[in-house]
Amino acid sequence: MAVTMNDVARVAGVSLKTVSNVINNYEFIRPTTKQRVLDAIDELGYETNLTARSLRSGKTSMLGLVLADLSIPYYAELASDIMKVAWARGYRVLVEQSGNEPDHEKAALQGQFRTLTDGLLFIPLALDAEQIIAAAGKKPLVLLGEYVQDPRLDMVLIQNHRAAAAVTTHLLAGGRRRIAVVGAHDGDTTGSGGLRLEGYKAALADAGVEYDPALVVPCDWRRDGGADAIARLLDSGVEFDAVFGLNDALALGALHELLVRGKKVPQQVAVAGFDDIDEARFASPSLTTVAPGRAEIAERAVELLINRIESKTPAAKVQQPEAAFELRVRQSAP
Amino acid sequence: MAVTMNDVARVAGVSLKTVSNVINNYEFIRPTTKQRVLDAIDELGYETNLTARSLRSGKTSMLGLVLADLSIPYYAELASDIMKVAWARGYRVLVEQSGNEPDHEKAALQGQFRTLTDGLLFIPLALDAEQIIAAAGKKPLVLLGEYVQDPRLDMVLIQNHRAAAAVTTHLLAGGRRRIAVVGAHDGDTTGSGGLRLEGYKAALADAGVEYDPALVVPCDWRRDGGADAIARLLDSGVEFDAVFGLNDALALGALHELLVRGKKVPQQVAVAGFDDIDEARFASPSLTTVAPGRAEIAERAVELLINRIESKTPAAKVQQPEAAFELRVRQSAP
DNA sequence: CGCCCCATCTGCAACGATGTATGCCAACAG
DNA sequence: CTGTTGGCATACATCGTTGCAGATGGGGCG
Repeated sequence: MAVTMNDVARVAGVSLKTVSNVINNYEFIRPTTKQRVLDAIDELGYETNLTARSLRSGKTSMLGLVLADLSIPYYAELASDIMKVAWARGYRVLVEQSGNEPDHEKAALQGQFRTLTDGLLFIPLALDAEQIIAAAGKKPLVLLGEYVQDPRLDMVLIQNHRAAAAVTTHLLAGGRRRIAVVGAHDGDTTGSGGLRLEGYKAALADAGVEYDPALVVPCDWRRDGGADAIARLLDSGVEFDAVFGLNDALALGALHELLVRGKKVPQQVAVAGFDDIDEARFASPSLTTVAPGRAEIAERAVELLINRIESKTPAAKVQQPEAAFELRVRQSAP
Repeated sequence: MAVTMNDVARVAGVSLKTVSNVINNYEFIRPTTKQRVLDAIDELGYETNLTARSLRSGKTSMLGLVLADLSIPYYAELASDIMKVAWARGYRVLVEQSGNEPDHEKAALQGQFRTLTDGLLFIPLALDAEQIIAAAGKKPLVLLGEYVQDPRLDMVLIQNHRAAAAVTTHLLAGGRRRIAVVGAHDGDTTGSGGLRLEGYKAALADAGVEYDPALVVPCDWRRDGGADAIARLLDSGVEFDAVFGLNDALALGALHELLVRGKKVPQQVAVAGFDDIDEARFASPSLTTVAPGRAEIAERAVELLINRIESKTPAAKVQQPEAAFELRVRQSAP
């Protein structure tokens, strides 16, 4: 049987409520009384029952975080940052893996899961804005990334368009003219893939280079997806002198496949990615990529969510802060 | 205000307890009554309050998972697996990052955090068995890995010794005789590092190759640690024709540094790691390593913990299942 | 000297669910 | 016609905590 406030109260010779007051740092307690209570707590090894506290107070001090899968480095690193920021603000994080499936995402938005958290950080991949709004309950919700964009939802934005343009411009500056894009469908304009593709196109246009749909190869945003895509591209005979992987994982998969096929990187083909995961720095050759401001995203998202949770007037205007990005030039595309 | 069972009961025209019975699939309920309740639930959008349920039932259906940091791929991948297994068994996972600090680890073992979980999965890095036993409360606890070994504690074992020996034997079979070990101190015999080092020594002895302490380089178990270590080793002038990184991250860091320094891998120096993280397969050259049976570890650990939690007689004998390992030969050490 | 104030402490009710004990009624046996 | 059985539903107490509304009692002030 666990030790309760009642036990502490009995040992300290005060009322249960006084114990509660000590624990919650109520102002008007005689120092001697306070000490007696603290001693009793120590003696009995009392631990506040957070479940009971939550029930009574209506707050769980937990944030939900829904993402596709922790085995994907970008999400893992982001989750790590988010947990640290949340921890510093007195919140824990309950992670839910959606596996990129609409049903899971919907379940995470609605389900009982929500009753365990005060608010939700959500990286949507499968649902669109309408579905999210329809499924979301009344608790605070902050979206991450830019897969979904909608003026009605709080979210932290990544500068997909501008950052992708910056990468492309860098590749063009290196003299590349046939830049393959791996990870999008020709014609995509929404979602992270579409927005990054648009940035790529804009940079090409700026430089007066013609856009060739044959250079756009769709694939899963994973290492093996990138490898497959490059294999297909090479087999198809389309010429290219650079690869822009729409995230680092697939850029690294592409890089791997290029090397396997005997291409020299960056001499014959330059490679660039997006995300700046830790691994990018240690790839061989190291990967040129763009850092979307992960730490800042984590910081802003948690802060925004906690402000919503703790605000007395949650009806404030929708907020959509934007994280700063930074190009990281490395060996794969100097 | 949230919808409660009371509201549902009022709308359905039954007692609160009947609603509870419907939700918990109590056997003897007239189908018509049940339907009325379910309709009311639907109409009101009722969600069971898990906090209240936990308080009353004393179970939270959450498992704690304490690890160093999610940004380390091995932990992230393991966490992902654990969450999937736990989810399938009806449990959620609350992750806590210890940052490899003793105080954090201790706090995670004791703190209020424990009141939120039914049991704990713990990957100890900083605490030893005594400290763990002293700090652990009464709730079920299962350790992962082999940093700590003790007959009094439930844990899932990794075959550090045998797996490390297998890697070493493989390198020896490839004709290497000067195999540097990165990530341990000469003389370590405990913890993952020590056990793997012992396996390395045993394999050398089996092959009749002399052990040279100068080849053992300590470093942090991260990419940059491995890179630093190799830099130091090269600068020191010690000759070596292979590197055994005691985990993949540092093996990849080492690989990176070798390539930067112009060494040909595997022609001049072979490289092998330990963990088989996803990244190993896509490194260039791809990394030879040993898979410690991550999926099996996750499976066994969760199962063991849940059995302890749900068992009526938790005093059963200490269990220490061992996961099977597998050597994965790739380009870096063919 | 009496009254009010305020620091300090207390008791009760409630958060939303579940376990236990029990009530009620129909059907059936004796 | 009474007693028993068993399906079905209910009331009440309870989990451990916090919010609210007092209760207490010593000191300052008129």
